[in-house]
This record gives sequence, C-alpha cells and structure tokens, in this order.
Amino acid sequence: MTVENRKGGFVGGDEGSRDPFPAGMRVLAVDDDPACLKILETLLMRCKYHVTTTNQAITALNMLRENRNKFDLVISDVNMPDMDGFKLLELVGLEMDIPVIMLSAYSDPELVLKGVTHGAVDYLCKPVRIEELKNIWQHVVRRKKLEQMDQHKSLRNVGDHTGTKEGGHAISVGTDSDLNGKVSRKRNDPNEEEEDGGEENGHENDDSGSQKKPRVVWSPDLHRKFVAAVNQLGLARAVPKKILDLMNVEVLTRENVASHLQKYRLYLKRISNVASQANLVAALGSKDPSYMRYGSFDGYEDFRAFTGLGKLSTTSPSSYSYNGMLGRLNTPTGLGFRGISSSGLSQPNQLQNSGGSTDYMGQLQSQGAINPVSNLFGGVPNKLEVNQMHLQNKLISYQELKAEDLVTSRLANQLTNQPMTTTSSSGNSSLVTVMSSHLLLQKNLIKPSVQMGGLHFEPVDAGSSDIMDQSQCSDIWNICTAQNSKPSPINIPMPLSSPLNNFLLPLNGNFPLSISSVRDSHIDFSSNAVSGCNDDSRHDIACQGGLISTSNYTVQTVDYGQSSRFAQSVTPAGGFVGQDVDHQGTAFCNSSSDIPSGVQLSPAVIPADVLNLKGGISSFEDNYLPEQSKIQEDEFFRGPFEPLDELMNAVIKREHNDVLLDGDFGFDPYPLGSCI
DNA sequence: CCCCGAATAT
DNA sequence: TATATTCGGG
Repeated sequence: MTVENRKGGFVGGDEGSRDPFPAGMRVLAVDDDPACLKILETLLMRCKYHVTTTNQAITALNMLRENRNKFDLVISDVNMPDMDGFKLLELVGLEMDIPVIMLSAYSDPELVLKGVTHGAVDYLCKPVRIEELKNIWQHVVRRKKLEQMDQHKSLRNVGDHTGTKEGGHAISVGTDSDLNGKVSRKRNDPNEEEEDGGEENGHENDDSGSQKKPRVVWSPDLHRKFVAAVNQLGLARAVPKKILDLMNVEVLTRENVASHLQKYRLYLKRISNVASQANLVAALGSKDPSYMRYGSFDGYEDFRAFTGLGKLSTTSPSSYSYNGMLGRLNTPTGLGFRGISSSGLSQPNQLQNSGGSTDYMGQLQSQGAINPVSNLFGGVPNKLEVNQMHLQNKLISYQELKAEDLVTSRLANQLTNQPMTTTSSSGNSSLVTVMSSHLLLQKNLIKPSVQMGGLHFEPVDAGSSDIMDQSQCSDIWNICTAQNSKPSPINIPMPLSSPLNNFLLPLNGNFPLSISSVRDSHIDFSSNAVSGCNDDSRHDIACQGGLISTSNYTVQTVDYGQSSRFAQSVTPAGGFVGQDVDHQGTAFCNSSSDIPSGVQLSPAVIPADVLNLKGGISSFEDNYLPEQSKIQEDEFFRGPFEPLDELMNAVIKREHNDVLLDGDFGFDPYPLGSCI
C-alpha cells in the first residue's frame, strides 16, 4: 500500500541502503524525566543516531505528526505525566508507520505485555544500556522491509497496469497500514473508515473522474471488522446490512459486504471441509506421521513477528499494526500448521500460504486470532495462539478443569506416547520444544502458565494429540468420512495454515478468548450421505454450534447454516454473542426452522460430565438440534463422547468477571470469534 | 421495495 | 483471485 515512501531515511532494505545504516538513524526520544532523557540521548548519540528529544509525549506526537518522515524510530518512556506512553504508542501506531520502543523503569511483565500488544517493537527497561540501543535500528529495517513488501503487493492491486486502470482505484479501507502500522492511510480512498486517528488526507484522489466506485480492498483491518461484526451477530444473523452497520465503515456498501460475506462463507465451508479431511485422515488410520504434521506450530516466528515486529492490530478503535506479518508469511515458520492438503496432507516444509499470498488472511493469522484450524484439529490453541494471547494482554490462564485430572492425564499419555515430533520447517524446534514442555507440564498436572489476567485459558492442547490419536477420534471421524464418499465440492485442500483460517478468526487479538470447538466441523460433508441431504452444496452445514457460557466456561462453537437460506428462515434468538455473557449458550440451528431460539446449549461439544458443569447441560443434539440436525448429530457424534474429544473441543473457559482488561484493547466486542 | 444469496462478470 | 454486479427470489 503505499505509503509514501519514507524518504529520508535510510532504509534498510536492500535496495537502497546506501547510507551507513544505523548511523544517522533519526530517533525521537521521549521521557519526562530530564535526567533519563539526557542519558538516553547520550547513549543514542553514541550509537551514532541522530537524536531528537522531548520531555512531553504530546510534543513528541506533534513532532511526529508534523513530519512523519522525519523520524525513523521513537523511544518513549511509559510513565509520563502528559500522556501515557502507551497512549502515545497507540497513536503513533495508528497514525504513522514508525516503530516505537517503550522504555520503563518497570519490567513488570504486564507492562511489557501491554507495550508489546500496543504495538511496541521492543520494551526496554531503565536503565537502558547502550548495548540495547545499538541494535534498535533493526526495527527500522524490519519495518522498512515490510513496507516494501507491502508496497509490492499493493501495487498489484492498485492500479498499476491492467487492472484498474481507469478510474478504478482501489480503496483500501482502512487498511493500509496494515502491516505496519497503520499509518498511512493513504491512498485513495475517500474516506476511510472511522478510526479516528485518522487524519489527514483525504484529498487525493477521488477524483479522477471516473467515478467508478473505488474497488474495496478487504484489508486485514477491514476484514477484522467484518469478522467482528459477524461474530457479534452470529453467523446465522449476519447479513450484509447488519454487518455493514456494525462495521461502521462508510465507504462500504451493502454489496461490498455481501460479496465479502459470500466469500467468507465459502471459506468457512472450506474449512469445514478441511476438518473433514482431517477427520478422514484420522479415520483412515493413517499412521503416516506426515499427516500429523500439523503439530508443528511455528509460533515462534509468529510470535516474533507478532510481538517484536508488529503491532497487534486490534479491532476497531485502534488498529495496531502488525508488522512482521508479511515476513512471517514468507517464512516457513509462518505457517501454522502443516497441513492437510487435498491429498490429505501436506509436505513438510511446504509453505502453506495458499497461493497467493496476497491474501491478507494469511497475515491475519498471525494476528492474534485463534486459529480455527487448530481448533478444527483439536481445538488446541496452538502455540502461536497462546503467544498471541499473551501478547494481547488478555488475561488468560489455564484453568483447571474439573475434569482436569482426567483430561490431563489422558493428554499426557497421549502426548507421551506420541511426542510431537513434527515439525517440519525450520524454526519450529523451539516451538516444538515448548509444546513438549507444555505437555509435560500437563502431565505433571502442573498448570501451564498461560496466565494472563483474569482469564483462564484452558489448555486444550490435547486436542492435537487427539487428532493424532486415531483411535480416539475414529468413531467420530469415521462416521464423517466414511459416509461421505463424495468429497466435498470444494475440496480444496487447504493447508491449515492457509488464509482460510484467518478468515474465521477474529483476527485481532483481542478477544477474550474463546475458542471454539471444532468438533463439529465435520459437517460439511454430511450433507451428502449422512443426512441424505442433497448434494446441493448449499446445504452443507458448515458447522454447528453455539456458544456456551456458563459461569465458568465459555464455549463457542460455530454454527453455520445448513442451507444458505436458513439464515433467513430461522431466527435464532440468541446469537452468538460473545458479549453476552449471560447467555448460557445459544445454539443456532440452521435449517430447521424449528429450532428454538436462544436455546441453551450445551453441547455436544463438551460433555457435561467432563466439564463438570452443573446444571443440566444436556446434549446438544438432544435438546437443541432440529430433527434434521439431530440426525446428523447422531451420525457424527454417535457414541459417548470421549474425554479427549472434549478436550479437542477447545473449551475455553473464562471467568465471569474476566472482563477485558485492558481498556484500550479490550474493546473487542467479539468474544471471539472464531467461529467455527 | 428492500434485502438476501448465488451466479456470473470483470 | 478478489471483488463487483447481476439476477432470481422471498
């Protein structure tokens, strides 16, 4: 996207770097404490940087606004009287594409986390040592690189040849920056979405005479909003108009949303197919490890990208840039899972970006969303996800399940038996290790520490093992697969890591957490054989589910209509809602209109006994599914639920009170998202 | 008439 | 490919 190139600076990128790189890098140091500021300045100068200082955040902001090309990097103290360092960080991230390093006397992890989640590329503790400053230029280089990549990408979209030539300029609503930080709002589009931070610009084109509506580019930010809206509404009720309203992005038209929704649904469907395939694989009992590659998460890279490089993008109000995403995409590590391809598996090392890469969805993945796919496969939040959660400063911790022992031990066993060796691509090792340790911890019944605040995150890692464990899953999966002799129509092997995932996610990391279970994802196929439904692809059920929220647990599952029309005909009362904590779970059922709305669900997803939820939670199928659905459910779920299955369904619990904490970020409305 | 979703065009 | 536009229908 464009963005004007920052001239002046050096840049790291290959091209151009004629300047002696780090030397001369323009750094803006901000600290209300004169002494600290002086020290900082001195150190920075020693590093040969060109330093500008100010003791006021406001001033710093103004300076940056005046000429965004004047600085390459910002180092700001966290605690300042006039403006909270985080605020400054946020604004800078929002308005310009300049890496920001936070500085604080406190090394409280919470603060660090906050800084990182707000988009800081680094977080240094005072007293700062020159060693730490010597390499800060790397952040600039990194960002530059991303910018370049971004530009290239966008060039394609935008005009350049072919495509839109005349008139048709693409709009990137809001996005722009996406990768980097928000900055730029460049380009053409008349108005961007709200996000106030915005500013400037506006002029520019629009003009051209042609008045062709600018082509909407569904940037990550936009998509995020879209997903947020969808989640908020619940898939069943997410119709273009409503989504449009929720998104509150004016340039968009209902048609735009409708079109995107169409694609989104397609993605969901594909995902479900993937899941099915996975199931199939499991069912077949293939022992080929390659099938299980999915175990390798690359969280590390993601993590890095996520944290260090990028800002998180949040949903609306402010979107933070998430740099690094691109980079991530290009690296093998970027992929979350090794996938399953149409053939059923993917090659290890193979990049999973689905083809294009222009796809921002892939990028989104790195954002903090919980990867649906992973859920599909086991509902296990992958490392990345966990990391992301951390980053997001969401308070998440693993909470002990009531069934903890059961689950844990079981998991442990599985894990033990099947060490995750996976990994295919380079760079995974660390993750793998992490996972392993994580597992070990579980085995020992030590609770993992994903503690982030008030939220408790349930480690459902086990899920992955489940998948691997064919026997465990076979019942369910077999059913799914066996009956569907016919591959799904779409059947695109989607690498797990493919962008699809992102589509689902709430991408931003802000959600409180929920993870959805995927067990239900089988659905798609079912239509054919199982339910005897029509082949009509329209009838596939992508998934079913609902959101359960008990005082302690929140489970979200997805529900996608069986028939495309169902949305219209059925009106679930509840909606998924993440926000609605009170809801005890609403199940949306599709197709049949007889579904009670607002039902509480409980689902099949999580066996009550396992979770030990009190209150009757009856099985989903028994109570909430429409007849038709029930049939399907039976087909799929027949049999007692296995605890593992349970696990697989990622159940995430969140404490009641866990409200989002960080106000800034918190705002995410969606509970999460992921549908599916 | 409005809106939806699928199909089709670009 | 992704998005826009069209089309049939509720």
